[in-house]
Amino acid sequence: MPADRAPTRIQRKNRAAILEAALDVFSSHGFRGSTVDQIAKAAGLSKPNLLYYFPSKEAIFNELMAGLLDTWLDPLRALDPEGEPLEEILAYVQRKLQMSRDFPRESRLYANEIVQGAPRLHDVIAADLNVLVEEKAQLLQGWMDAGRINRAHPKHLLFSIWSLTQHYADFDAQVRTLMGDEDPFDAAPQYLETLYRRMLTPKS
Amino acid sequence: MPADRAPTRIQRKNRAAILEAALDVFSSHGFRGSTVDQIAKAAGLSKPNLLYYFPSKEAIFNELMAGLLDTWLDPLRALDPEGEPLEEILAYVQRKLQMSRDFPRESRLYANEIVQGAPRLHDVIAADLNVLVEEKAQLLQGWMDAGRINRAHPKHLLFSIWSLTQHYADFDAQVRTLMGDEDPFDAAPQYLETLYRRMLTPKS
DNA sequence: CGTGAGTTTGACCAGTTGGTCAAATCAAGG
DNA sequence: CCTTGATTTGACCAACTGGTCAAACTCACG
Repeated sequence: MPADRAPTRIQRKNRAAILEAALDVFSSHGFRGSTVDQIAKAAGLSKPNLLYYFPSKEAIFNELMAGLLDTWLDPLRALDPEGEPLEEILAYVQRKLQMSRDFPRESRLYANEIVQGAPRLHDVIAADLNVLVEEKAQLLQGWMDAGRINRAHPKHLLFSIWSLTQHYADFDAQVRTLMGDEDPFDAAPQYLETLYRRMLTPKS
Repeated sequence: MPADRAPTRIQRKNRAAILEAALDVFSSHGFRGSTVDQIAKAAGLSKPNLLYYFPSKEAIFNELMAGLLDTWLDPLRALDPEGEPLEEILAYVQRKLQMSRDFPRESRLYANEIVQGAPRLHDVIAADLNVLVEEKAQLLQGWMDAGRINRAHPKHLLFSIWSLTQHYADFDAQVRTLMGDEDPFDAAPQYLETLYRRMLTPKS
């Protein structure tokens, strides 16, 4: 294992290559379905060499997950109590949709984990995520009470945003097959904007 | 392996037990993450005994998938060109939501497969599902052209229905953690009805 | 160019896994 | 109750997998 000192050039390069390869492999085969050998080969290293940089397969996975969750929740954190409610929500939807397009592997990695019961994530969800969701649900409820957007169950509203946006990353294989030549991300922004605008615009 | 004759009482019972157990195990660990031993134990059989009824792990999985897909698409097939458009769509949404509540394992099994790129399902999706979706997208487009529901990209409309309803099964672990005591399925039907009603009800 | 820390590798190990097989056990009809 | 086919099992195997280790190699730096 590399010493506790500042990482050398080689260390930085190889650790980055491993995490990049691991994201690729884990996101398309799940934790259990991925082998250390696969990841090593994808990173251009031998298995023992990879294990020189990370103590175990699980350590790679955990580091990947830790890094992921933070960026994953940034768009929600950015929901601004001071902004115009409908525009804030629509912007959140679009930001989330962009993440599905630009970081589909991250989305699938997360999906893989949750679908299988979130065995390695349960604590994080119950703690950090729960607090954030509770806060933002309050915010949405406040906007609704003030008549600035239509009423709807705030948490279900958040779920629907996650669901609709991440669907384009998580079910990419299905969506693309059914869309043929058309790029799903051409019409998706418009579709989701229309959906949430119609749903939330308060009756004049 | 059982002969090609009519299945005995024991054969019927054990094959059913195996498929039931396999649904449980596959849906919560994925194909690669499940072991034959796990399935056998869950079915109350020894591993060699299980392999007396199915030639391989993959054979179990395939039989499960084949049976699944048909029932999975039934609600969409039931979308009736003769019915009242908005009510037809709302009924479809509710039927799909009920399936997520009553058959979450089936939903997760399917999700697991698609998230990982649908390696074993690509052909089926490209063939059967594609035809059905093409047909129903036409139907929706017709309703929009006739001004009976609001305009929206028909395929994205279908994707959104799948996404929103299956989310409650596939992301159950996350949804339940964030909802606390409240059963997600209490408010979900109302939420989705409101969403699609607001979105699709034509401006008078 | 020498040297010591950092890096890489082939050989290896123990546990797991999908699957086989011959022998043992069971069930049902004659 | 006895025979025959259906069912079950313990022992076993080969391939794979996560991980170890000592030896070899490389590289930066004095």
